[in-house]
Amino acid sequence: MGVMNLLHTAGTAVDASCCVPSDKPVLGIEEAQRKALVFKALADPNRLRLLSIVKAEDSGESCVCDLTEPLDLGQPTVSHHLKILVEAGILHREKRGTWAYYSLVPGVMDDIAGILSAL
Amino acid sequence: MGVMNLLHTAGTAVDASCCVPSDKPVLGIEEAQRKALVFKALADPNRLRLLSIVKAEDSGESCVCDLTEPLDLGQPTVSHHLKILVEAGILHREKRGTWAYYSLVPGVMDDIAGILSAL
DNA sequence: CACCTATATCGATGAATGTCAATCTATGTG
DNA sequence: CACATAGATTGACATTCATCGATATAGGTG
Repeated sequence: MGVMNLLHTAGTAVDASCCVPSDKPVLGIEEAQRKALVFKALADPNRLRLLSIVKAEDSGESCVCDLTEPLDLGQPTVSHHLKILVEAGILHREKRGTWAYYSLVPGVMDDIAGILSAL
Repeated sequence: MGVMNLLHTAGTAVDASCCVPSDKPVLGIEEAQRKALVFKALADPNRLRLLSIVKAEDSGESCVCDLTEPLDLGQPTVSHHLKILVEAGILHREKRGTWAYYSLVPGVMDDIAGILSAL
């Protein structure tokens, strides 16, 4: 049996002539879904703007009242976006008295960069 | 006028008692939309898996036929995802003969990490 | 030119998502 | 306790999106 026969008829790859598929492990479905959650949280312009405000704050934290006005969105909508960012592990929420303060989870930007590198 | 009065009545912030809003520039709407496009492209499990396959390939590139099977998706769907990744500037497409080869745009992972840092 | 194959595009459909108005909860204050 | 305020939750609605089947395009081969 020659090489051509091996290439064209061996195993299950009858017509695999374009390139040799790698047998390296592919990112698993569940892991892909977990990682996609982080990027889903970043995949909205208003959520990026929220992050930019929190990040620019000298104190490192912002309350909802400071986040609602500059975005020109309703308060429930901002609350919704903040919840998504918290659930993605990007923002931290701390309630003090009547107000809720949001801050970046320490090192989270590096963590996300690491997800990209480790794809 | 005491400190309390200053805090509660000074300027236009009649009821701004939770915290002092930063006057730093917020990420602009258009820029936020542009940056969100990149994360939108990453916000799908199957697209992350596509990237992991392309990234793991020794040659640095994969053809569509090698990408369709491991994801258990139809060929039009894979083509659709690849288009989104190309339009986001993450993948590069090169057609050679009948086949289309996709490869990571050089340095794109660092670029995305830079978007995060510069939010 | 006729045919085959790899890939892209189109149209439809069901699911997920962003937004708002209304309401609920919890904290602070008279 | 009655009331006011900050923020979260709910339900509805319109839009976007992932997927598929069918079809179109383009390159290769006889």
